[in-house]
Amino acid sequence: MPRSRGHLLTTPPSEVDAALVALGYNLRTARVRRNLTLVQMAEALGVSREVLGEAEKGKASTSIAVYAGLLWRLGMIEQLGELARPDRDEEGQRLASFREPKRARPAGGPLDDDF
Amino acid sequence: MPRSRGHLLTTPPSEVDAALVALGYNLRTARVRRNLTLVQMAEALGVSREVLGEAEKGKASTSIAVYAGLLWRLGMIEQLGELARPDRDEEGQRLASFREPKRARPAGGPLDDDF
DNA sequence: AGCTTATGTCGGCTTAAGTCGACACTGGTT
DNA sequence: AACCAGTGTCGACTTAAGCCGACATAAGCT
Repeated sequence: MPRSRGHLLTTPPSEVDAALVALGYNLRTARVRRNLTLVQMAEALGVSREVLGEAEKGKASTSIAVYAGLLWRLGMIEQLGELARPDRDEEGQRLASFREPKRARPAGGPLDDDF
Repeated sequence: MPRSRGHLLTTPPSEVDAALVALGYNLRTARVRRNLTLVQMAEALGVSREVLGEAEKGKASTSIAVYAGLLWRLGMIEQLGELARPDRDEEGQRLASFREPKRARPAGGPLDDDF
């Protein structure tokens, strides 16, 4: 992976970390409620039970496939595709009312981003 | 990573793949609307611009940190922690009305899961 | 309490994720 | 239509993600 510089993957912003921990907790809760063991999950998804345990702890460097697989087995995979939906992105819609390109514009005015 | 067996990470279920592609598209749309380039994103997050491009295409084996980082920079990180929330998990709540353990139960009746 | 099973952890191993530099392509601007 | 900048892709390299087997601990059932 990275050549050893530690940023996003090693020490994510606290908000990111918090969100991942929350997600992991939610996944674990949903799994336990359904009375599924990590081993059963691992078999169903074709991954080792260790990575599932790590995902439920919110490990940031775990591939999204693992998280998505859990959501899938739990019958919640649609929720993933709802994330960041353009039609719910108010900030984005405001900006899109001006221009809606396929790329970020090369140069131009000082109108760059939020905050 | 895996010893070469191809399941979740290499060829995820189509629903998982679809959800990831949708997510990637949403992320790209939000980024472009904000007029941010991949390079700017990469600098802000401390990752290479390649992985960001791959994430926007919905690559399953990319770490969730990358996806989460994008959400974070776009001001949508909270949405991640909302995924699979127990209080919105109707199926889970139904089951939890019977028992709410910390682990899946060892043995017991043939009552295992949904469908 | 005792038994059973789920989950945590450790170490070694293999493979691929992520980085970096360079070049090609493509879309937006003037 | 020419130019410039954003994005796609390739190849080589470094590092760690995920696997596996085994053992330790903790939680649930009787």
